[in-house]
Amino acid sequence: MIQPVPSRRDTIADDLRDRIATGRIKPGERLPAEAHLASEYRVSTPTLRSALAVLQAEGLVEKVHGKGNFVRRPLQRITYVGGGRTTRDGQHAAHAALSVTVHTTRIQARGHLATLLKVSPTSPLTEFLCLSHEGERPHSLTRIYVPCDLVPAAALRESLPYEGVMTCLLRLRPPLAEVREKVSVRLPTREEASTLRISSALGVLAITRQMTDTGGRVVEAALLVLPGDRAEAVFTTHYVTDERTAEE
Amino acid sequence: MIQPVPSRRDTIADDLRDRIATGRIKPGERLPAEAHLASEYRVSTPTLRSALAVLQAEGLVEKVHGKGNFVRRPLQRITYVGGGRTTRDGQHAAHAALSVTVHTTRIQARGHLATLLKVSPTSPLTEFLCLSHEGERPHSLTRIYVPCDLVPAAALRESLPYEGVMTCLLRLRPPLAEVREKVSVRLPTREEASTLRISSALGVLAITRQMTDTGGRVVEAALLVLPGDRAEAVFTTHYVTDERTAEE
DNA sequence: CAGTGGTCTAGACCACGCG
DNA sequence: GCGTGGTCTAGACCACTGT
Repeated sequence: MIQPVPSRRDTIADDLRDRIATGRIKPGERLPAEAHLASEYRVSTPTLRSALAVLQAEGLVEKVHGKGNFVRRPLQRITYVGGGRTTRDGQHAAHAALSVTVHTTRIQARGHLATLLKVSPTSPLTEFLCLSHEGERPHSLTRIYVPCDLVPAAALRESLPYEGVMTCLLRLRPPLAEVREKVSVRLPTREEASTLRISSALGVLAITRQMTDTGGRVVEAALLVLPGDRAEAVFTTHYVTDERTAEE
Repeated sequence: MIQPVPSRRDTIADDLRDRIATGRIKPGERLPAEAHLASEYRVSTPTLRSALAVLQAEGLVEKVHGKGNFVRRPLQRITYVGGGRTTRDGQHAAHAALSVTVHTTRIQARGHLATLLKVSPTSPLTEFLCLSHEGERPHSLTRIYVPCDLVPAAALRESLPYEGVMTCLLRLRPPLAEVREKVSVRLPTREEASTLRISSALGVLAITRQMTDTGGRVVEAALLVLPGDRAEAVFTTHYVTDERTAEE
């Protein structure tokens, strides 16, 4: 492992991290203004801001435009549970109150979406755009795509609450044979960054989920976007037999 | 979804992305120098660099210090296959030649590691630090931790090639009952960034893997770091019965 | 050596939140 | 209006790569 020279950014980030860890700045508290910190560390504001970006990416600090930088209270992590066992709230372990708003649209499959759902382009789909909030804070963004014939008419009424829509979907869905989830890191799009109120410079956890029924048909595809500074995805695989008997 | 004003960074990133997509700049080719692009777009170099960071995070462009920015050839993605079915090369689908170097160390469990392996602190562990290269390019970093009594003496000889070590480990390992993988995004540490030759401003995919045998003992814990601009993790869950019968 | 990207400066100006 | 963070400028200087 190579040991590079610590940059000013890293030095400042380390020092601030220590101030938080030792309780000199407490959870929920506001940090001194960026201009103040910059003069304290005798660096320019861009440099100080890049140090804050490190702590932000670690989930230690949260920036709020116009208000300041705040030490995040712990245990506000978002956990996505993989395996598609439950579809409640796109698999978030909802400890606090989560409110979800859904926008339902009929669209045509095209490009990547057609591939994912294994349908021909222009084939009709229903898109559920789910935005969940934890109190005031945006939490996650989920786009669920389902072939139209698997969507009951009742679910299309926009007035239905989120739970109702999902229950409808689950009832109509054939038994699943396989759930396939791809996890990657990318920067948020402009829309995602401002919708989720996250920095457009910080990565998001992007999860693509594909659910296939026993007939080999893709009954649902979902694109999830979780803020990278507080999200993690957990996947558990159980073995009933020796793992070396499995195919590869 | 909120529609913000596109920043200069986004405008430039969009334009460059288009130049790559339409083949005006071809895979493998070098982009014009940053100073040149900056004057072309009439922005300052930091602004131009932040636009390049977007493309870099998308995996379209690769920066090489002292040489330039290059359009990445496609299909150089790193795929981590979850579920722990195979331990060959830490689950990378190795299309090109992958060379892996291993450093074996005996350490004591402490802190997070003791929790992960469910052993008491100071309990002896063997660390396998695996750095894999794809040709000249660093590829991924894996730290595997195994309780010492599960490691055959032969595996500790540093002269053993990577394959030999892993085969030894697999032979001694009891049948697995569960593999649990946590995926998250974080910034690389200074060491990781320079070892993997990635920007310290771009997120990495961090995977924590915990393997438990049928007796409930954790037989292996692994920390994987994959460059966020190239990597994705795939998890596949198969159902033999209806998914709604499964426990939560 | 020349050319490239990497880090940093010391500001300017704009957008947001709150009184 | 004032204080906050967000974006951007027009450079300087250092580090890496190749000749």
